[in-house]
Amino acid sequence: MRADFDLNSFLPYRLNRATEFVSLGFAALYRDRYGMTRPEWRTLAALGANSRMTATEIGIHSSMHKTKVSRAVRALEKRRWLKRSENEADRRVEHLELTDLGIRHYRELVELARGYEKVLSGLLGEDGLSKLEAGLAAAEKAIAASARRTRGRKAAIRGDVSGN
Amino acid sequence: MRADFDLNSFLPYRLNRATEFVSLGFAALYRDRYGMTRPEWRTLAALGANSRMTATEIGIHSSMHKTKVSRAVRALEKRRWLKRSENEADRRVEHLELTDLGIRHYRELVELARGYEKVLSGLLGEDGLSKLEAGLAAAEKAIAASARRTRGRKAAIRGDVSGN
DNA sequence: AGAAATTGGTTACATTCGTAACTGTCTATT
DNA sequence: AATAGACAGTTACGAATGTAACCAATTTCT
Repeated sequence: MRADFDLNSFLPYRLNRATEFVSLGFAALYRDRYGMTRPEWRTLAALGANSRMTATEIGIHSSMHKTKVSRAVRALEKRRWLKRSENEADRRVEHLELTDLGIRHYRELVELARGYEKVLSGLLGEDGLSKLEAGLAAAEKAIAASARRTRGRKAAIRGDVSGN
Repeated sequence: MRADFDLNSFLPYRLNRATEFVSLGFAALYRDRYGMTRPEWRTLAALGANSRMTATEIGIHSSMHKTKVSRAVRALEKRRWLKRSENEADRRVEHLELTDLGIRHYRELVELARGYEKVLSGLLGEDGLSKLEAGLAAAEKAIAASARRTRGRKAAIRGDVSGN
């Protein structure tokens, strides 16, 4: 029972390293380009794809904590990239929708993301990329299973994946 | 040129999800158990494995920003898990070393980490785990290559992998 | 119908983090 | 030897987060 332990071979740490490597580059891109934070651009992405959602739905879709969503929505609203509209049936909820301006920026951002994916596949190589995706697919299966298990017990989806 | 885009298939996001899933569980473990933050436990791990390092070395070894290291060192010092000693030859640097108490806690933490690895491999399955590791190995190769490239240009290792 | 519990969303507060500025020490250049 | 630059480490400060408390609207229970 050796007490020796190499952090660099510890799975959570290795994953963290890879994630940050992959994420930071892209984060820098849209931060420099649009002064946008990650919650903001995730919100934009969610609304761009689904066109009309409530804040809670965005949180579930993008695995963000509700305060993050709230703040991101407010920021995007200030830029006039999205507008709120109220629901007559249930006046607690707000429907959120991109404005034309927001849609334009969404499209730009999608292009940016696609470009970045090309950069990544260049860095990783076609082979490395497919290996990584296979590994991720396996992990995602486990995550889904674990989520199912949790949901049964606690009706939870409380989560934030903390991608800030 | 479709404007459609699914965040959930975007590599940085997928990696982020997997990382948080894998990391949060362990983070909760040692936070609840020892009230320790991630930089603290990483510092502990680095010193446990190498027994005598400077703060800068810890930063390089564990990819943490120097302010993080500084704070973690101070916290561990307050717990009397490590002690500083000065270097006569160069009085800017401080040698850091675990105390006996620190070593004991290091060993516990290592056991905790090993146990968690078992949990993970149970969740992922032997097959999923090896796939993920293969993918990570590929990513790490790319990271190393990219770091080499950068180092040439800018003498950099400025990094923080931001695993907080 | 009315009290209690739930839900959508926002806000206050404490914590954590990174950037940049700063101190003290060493090295290189002159 | 003296000055400028580089480097180890700390600290002040602003930005970003998460927890928890909160408000208002709605549903559930009795």
